[in-house]
Amino acid sequence: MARRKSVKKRNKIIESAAKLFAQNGYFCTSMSEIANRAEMSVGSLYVYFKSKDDLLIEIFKNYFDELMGNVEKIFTETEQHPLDKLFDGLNLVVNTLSNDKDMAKVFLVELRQSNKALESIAPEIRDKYENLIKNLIDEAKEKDLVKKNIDPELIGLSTFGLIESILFDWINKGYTKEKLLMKLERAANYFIQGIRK
Amino acid sequence: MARRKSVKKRNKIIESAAKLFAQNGYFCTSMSEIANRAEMSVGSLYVYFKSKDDLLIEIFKNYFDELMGNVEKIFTETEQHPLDKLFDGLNLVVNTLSNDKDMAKVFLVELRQSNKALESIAPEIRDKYENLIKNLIDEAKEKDLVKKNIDPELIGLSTFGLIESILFDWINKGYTKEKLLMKLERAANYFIQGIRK
Amino acid sequence: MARRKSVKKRNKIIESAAKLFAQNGYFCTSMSEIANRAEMSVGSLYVYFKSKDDLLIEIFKNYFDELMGNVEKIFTETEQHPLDKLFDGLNLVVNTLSNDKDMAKVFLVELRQSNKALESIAPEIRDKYENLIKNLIDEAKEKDLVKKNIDPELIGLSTFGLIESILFDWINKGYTKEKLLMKLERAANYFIQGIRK
Amino acid sequence: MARRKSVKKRNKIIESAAKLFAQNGYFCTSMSEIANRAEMSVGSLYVYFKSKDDLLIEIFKNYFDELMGNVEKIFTETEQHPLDKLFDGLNLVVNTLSNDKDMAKVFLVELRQSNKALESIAPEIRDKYENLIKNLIDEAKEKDLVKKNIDPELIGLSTFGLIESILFDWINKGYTKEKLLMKLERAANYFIQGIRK
DNA sequence: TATGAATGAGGTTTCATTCAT
DNA sequence: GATGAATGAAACCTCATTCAT
Repeated sequence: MARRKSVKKRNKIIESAAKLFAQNGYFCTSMSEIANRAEMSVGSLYVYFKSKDDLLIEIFKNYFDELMGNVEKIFTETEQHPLDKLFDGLNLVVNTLSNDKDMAKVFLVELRQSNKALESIAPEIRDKYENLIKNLIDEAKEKDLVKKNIDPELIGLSTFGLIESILFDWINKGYTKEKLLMKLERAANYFIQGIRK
Repeated sequence: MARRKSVKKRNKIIESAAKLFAQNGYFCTSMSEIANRAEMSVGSLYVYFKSKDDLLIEIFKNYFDELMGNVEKIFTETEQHPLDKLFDGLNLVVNTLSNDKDMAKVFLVELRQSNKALESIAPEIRDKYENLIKNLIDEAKEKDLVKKNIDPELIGLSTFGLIESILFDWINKGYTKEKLLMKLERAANYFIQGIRK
Repeated sequence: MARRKSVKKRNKIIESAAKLFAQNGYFCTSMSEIANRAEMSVGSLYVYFKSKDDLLIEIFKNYFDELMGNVEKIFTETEQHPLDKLFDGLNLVVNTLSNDKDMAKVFLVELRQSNKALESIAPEIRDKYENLIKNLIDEAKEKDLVKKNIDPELIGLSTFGLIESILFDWINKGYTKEKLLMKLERAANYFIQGIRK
Repeated sequence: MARRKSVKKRNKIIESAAKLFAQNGYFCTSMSEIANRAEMSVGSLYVYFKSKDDLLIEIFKNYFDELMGNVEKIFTETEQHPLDKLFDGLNLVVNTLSNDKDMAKVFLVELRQSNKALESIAPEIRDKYENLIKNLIDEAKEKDLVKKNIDPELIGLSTFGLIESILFDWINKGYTKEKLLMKLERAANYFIQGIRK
């Protein structure tokens, strides 16, 4: 029961911090502002997270692990053309982030601000994502479903870039979720057609 | 005539700041560190730039305007298939940035740190670049050289994402310029094939 | 309950700042000098006051409200000839300030230094004081105790000037409290005789 | 001829500085702002004045000496009842300052800001003025035109306070010159009636 | 005489983190 | 666990003054 309360508080901190990081940036958000918004004392933040950097990193891990788990499910547990899986995966990521603009902005922008985070987490995230895709493409190559000279690592890279670019545009221009998803669909189609056999 | 603001000194500041911003990030670089590296006093920085924010912004303007000018030349002054122009343009950008890793990192990462910069400059840069591409694609559509349902704006977005992604990977992993250019070539090819008629 | 903001500490800051403002002037006193004299860290000053300006303003409010409260008591709670009340009020003000030369100097000189303070507080102080006197004179007029053509607002102004001038002279020349009070008595008498019926 | 130009420049500096000191205060006005307004370089300021402090002091001397010279003329060169001379003197001072609100504000407020100025000049000004009045009152006493127990020094003080107070009020509230002079006339009358035999 | 770039000392303020309560 | 006052290091920036031109 005490545990429960504790998780709730931790989540409230994460939520508050994500909101503020997204709004004002990592360096322009102070611990006391976070405490304020989370309706607790500065001291309490340090009960749950050992530093501001740590707080940022934990925000990601929490969110990202769940997201990637779901993508993995699509990639491994469904029976489809691999390029359709790829399409569905892209959709899932963008769809999920489109429900939480704050988190999206943190992912795209703020993660790059903390040196520690940038160095320790960002590559990890990219690697994990790119690996998932690489495996998918390797599978497609084995089944002879894509052009021969395709470089799987590069596909990972490119799709990552695609997602980032489209989300960043959405964050800046602020159109509807529907338009965002439509843009993604089209862009993904061009790209996938470029590699499909 | 008294001493005039020297271009040399101004450039030394820009160079020093870019190096440090790239190395340690915008917020983790202090004006006094910049002054140190530029071998002048802190006060002198403020003779040439009116704030730290301004310094970051000026770094961009300087570099970016020249780069974009060259891309524009390719797009408007050469006679080629528009998609080949697009290819050459991508190559020019990556090629140029690959010669100055510091500047590349500043472009990709640090620009997003300063709120002022992010809000005032980043969109401007994106817009300018995306517009160049949009015009190119429009031209290609008129000449019936690309698939019919192509969305020019989206192509702009996607190529921007492509460049960012590949450069970011390079910055993180640190391979040779040659490998970087090779990766770009391949990725660009997939993409362009996806839209070419 | 954690440590609460201590009134003692706040007062120590006020005392130290008043001393230094009086000695060296508002602009020539640094926050770190104040912290030094108050035997605490610079950061602590900002726990109690949100800026240097604010510190100056708070010094006044504290001191002035009490002083004016006492003057008001004389004016409203005693039964005397209104001009005698006026005389007693002048005496109280000068008497009180004569016990704290630092505060007197801050009142007369430093208040005018901070733009914020000058614009927001100084007029408020003057208005409050001049109003008290205005009411007193109005009362005296009703009772037909002063000359007919007396302008109450002007009396307020003039007595304020009288007090300022005499205190300023004392601060500059540094004679004894007794002499100061004697001067005030005489000057006040000339003035009051000028308006008494 | 060269001399002429030089005086003109010096005056332009004084004028500019007075304006800015009055507008923003002594400490909040920078030498480069003064140079700006005077349409010359910072270096030039230092050709004519040896420091910022010195500039403030010189502003006064210039203005004040002329003003006091005129008051002295009234006091010594005209044949009137001494209290009428006093009245005329007060009028002259206020009248003159009312034509140059900037200078008035500098006199009343900014003079107190520079330590050097406050310590060296302010007392000198007060002394000079108070002495003029003292002599006048002494003369009046000899001729048995004022009450017996009048303290000449105190009259000096009081009239100085009167002027300051009324000018300060005018500066803050900003009414017309006519109203200002009317207020002075009345206030001076009360006061003079208090001491006239 | 006139200039204005250069300086460096010093100012105010912020803030992540600690720790006594 | 929870609090928030206390800290001190460091940040950005200003500015009177100097001096080479």
